[in-house]
Amino acid sequence: MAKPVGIREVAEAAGVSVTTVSHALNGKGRLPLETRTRVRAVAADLGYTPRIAARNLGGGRSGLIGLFMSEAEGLPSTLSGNNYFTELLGAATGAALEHGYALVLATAANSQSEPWRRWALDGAIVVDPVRGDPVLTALREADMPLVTTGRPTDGIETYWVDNDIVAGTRSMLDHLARRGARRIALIDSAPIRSVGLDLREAYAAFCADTAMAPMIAEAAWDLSEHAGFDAALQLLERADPPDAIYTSYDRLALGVLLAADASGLSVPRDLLVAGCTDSVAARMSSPSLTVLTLNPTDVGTRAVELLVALLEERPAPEHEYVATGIISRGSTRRSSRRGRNLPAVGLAEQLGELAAEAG
Amino acid sequence: MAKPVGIREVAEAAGVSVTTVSHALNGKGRLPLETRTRVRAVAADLGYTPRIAARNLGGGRSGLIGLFMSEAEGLPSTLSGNNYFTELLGAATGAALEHGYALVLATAANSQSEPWRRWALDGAIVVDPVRGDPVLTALREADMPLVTTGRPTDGIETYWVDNDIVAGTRSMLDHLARRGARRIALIDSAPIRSVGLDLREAYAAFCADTAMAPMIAEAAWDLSEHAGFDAALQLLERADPPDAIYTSYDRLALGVLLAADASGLSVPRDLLVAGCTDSVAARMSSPSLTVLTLNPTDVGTRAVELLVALLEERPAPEHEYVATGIISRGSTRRSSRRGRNLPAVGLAEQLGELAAEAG
DNA sequence: TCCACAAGCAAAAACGTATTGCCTAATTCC
DNA sequence: GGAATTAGGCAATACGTTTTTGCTTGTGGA
Repeated sequence: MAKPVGIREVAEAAGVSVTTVSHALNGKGRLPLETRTRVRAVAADLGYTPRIAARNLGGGRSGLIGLFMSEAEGLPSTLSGNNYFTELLGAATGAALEHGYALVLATAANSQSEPWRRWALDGAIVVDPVRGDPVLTALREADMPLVTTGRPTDGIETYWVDNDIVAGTRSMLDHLARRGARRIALIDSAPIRSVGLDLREAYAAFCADTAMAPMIAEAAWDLSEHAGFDAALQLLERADPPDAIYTSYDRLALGVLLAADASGLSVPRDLLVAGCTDSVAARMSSPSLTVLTLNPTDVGTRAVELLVALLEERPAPEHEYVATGIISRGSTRRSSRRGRNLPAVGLAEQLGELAAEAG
Repeated sequence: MAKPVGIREVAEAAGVSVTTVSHALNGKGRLPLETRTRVRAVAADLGYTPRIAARNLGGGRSGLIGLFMSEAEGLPSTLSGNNYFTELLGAATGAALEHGYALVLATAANSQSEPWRRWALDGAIVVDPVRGDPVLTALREADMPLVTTGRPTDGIETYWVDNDIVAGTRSMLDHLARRGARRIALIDSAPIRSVGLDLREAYAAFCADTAMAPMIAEAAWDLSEHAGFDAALQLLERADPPDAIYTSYDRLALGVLLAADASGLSVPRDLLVAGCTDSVAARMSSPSLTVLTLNPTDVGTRAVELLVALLEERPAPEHEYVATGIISRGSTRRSSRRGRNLPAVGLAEQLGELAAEAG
């Protein structure tokens, strides 16, 4: 067990003082370039890594970014079965490490213990904050540098990275209309995040523009297939049922597919279905599901980079939008001649998409 | 901006020295119970939270646990579309916070920077280490308390939490045999993790026991539906095609479903299909997919608790097994009378399962 | 020639906690 | 009743880095 190499060892090896080493490595002080490079070389040679804990003690940076999953009371874990969040998390982790930071995971459930206190986080990312999220206000009060994905809905001003949900929703509704839909219904849960509010806003605007009567069914908060199923049945049993359903989450849309099946309706012949957020399940359902992807990878990366820029006091945009995109699949395909849903069609498409991904 | 309350403030408020406060809060030293409780009350009253960085400086614990996703060269992120890992991660996060630790995410990609150095991690969890994983050996050399999920395959001795893959696989193969399968093929990628080795071992044993000729197709490492599709076609084009296929990952099995479709085979009438690890996609495919669930939630929780026990020097089992379970769904359902795959059957089942989950 | 100033570096303080050793008073043991 | 022990608590110190202060040497201008 060799003694871990600290700044002292570097100083000794380079024949200078610890001060000089610190200055050389951090670009502070007034040192001739020669000394700077020499010290750096020695440090690298010895495999020196500053201990963040020590640096942090003196008021410096901890190199830790908290990633908070905002959760509402009684909701299941954001993470569970949530492809959007998973992708976002993976991208954020990579981006953080790339900039010399590490991601610390935290949930609202344990926010009472105030992790930012214990671990002296440099900054925090709150993913899709729900209305009245105590974590968000607590972080704000603690003056924690803060970036949210999705906008806070409480009038709290933060830096954020968001999708242009209004535009994206509009494009999806247009997509459905182009495919022949005349009565498009919306399924979502009670809006407690900015994404939900934007969705309703866009839907209302679309209805106004096209003189279409709004049809909204509210899904249970757990956002499961079950919730989508129930909400869809509610819509399909109306006297004037919709001919297309758009949902705010892909798992809801998968439930809609089941409900259509149960109601003896064929998708896409009798009913067009589309969801928001992409996932393996959306690709593999039958028929495969047309979705509005929110590009969670980009959202996660941009959020981290925005926060890091903030921390390092580089100029950064207060707000940033990430593009959405429509992935058109079987559930909104124009009906085939034979009027039935050909599995083979879905198959070819699925494999085509997979190949495109691989390539 | 009030001055953050430190141990000094608590000491002053309680009318004792900082030493006494430290001892009272950490259960060290010799103090009468009365003093202990009083100091604790004062600390709680002031909202005191020890700063981990400072504690860590004196050789104490950082309260940070590294969670490393072991990845092989050229493989896509473990996280992407991987329900197993996602569930594990969520559970691990919660368990860690419950014990006063926080999870730090790290990937193999950036392991060169040796995060455990920078952030002084107390311990690490490596998820399903691949053979020759440099992270694992580096952590081992740094004497980092270590728990892996799945066993290391390099002869490295660590604490681990694992599924009994051998027994689980056997039960699944039995399940398929009971459903009438006589020629069960296996699809997996080249075994670079303990789970793969166990799977092959169990398969080989099953073949020996039942005098069944082994049929193994190797899938591409990306473990996508595409990989499963290719491997399945390879099997189905044989002169003696299998009547059941078991895959080492659910997304591979989803690819098998597509391949069966493309080959004009009906699942489960002509071919039984089962996968390993559960997911939303497995539940929502058509037919829904029978899987061997590895209960990732338990694996994650147990791994954290084992590591925490290690760190706190409580007695802990070196190795621990988490139960697997067969979730029987449409893809291994005994063919219905009418000999075709009724969507309604899959539907009822899916919703039943969802209801059971909700209840 | 002397002073002001810059450059280069060393010494020391500060950060907040845990730990070690020591001191006093109280108790127990002969 | 004296000595030994124990309980209770405090002061001092260590941890590794950054930052502040200050010292020395050299250099230019007055």
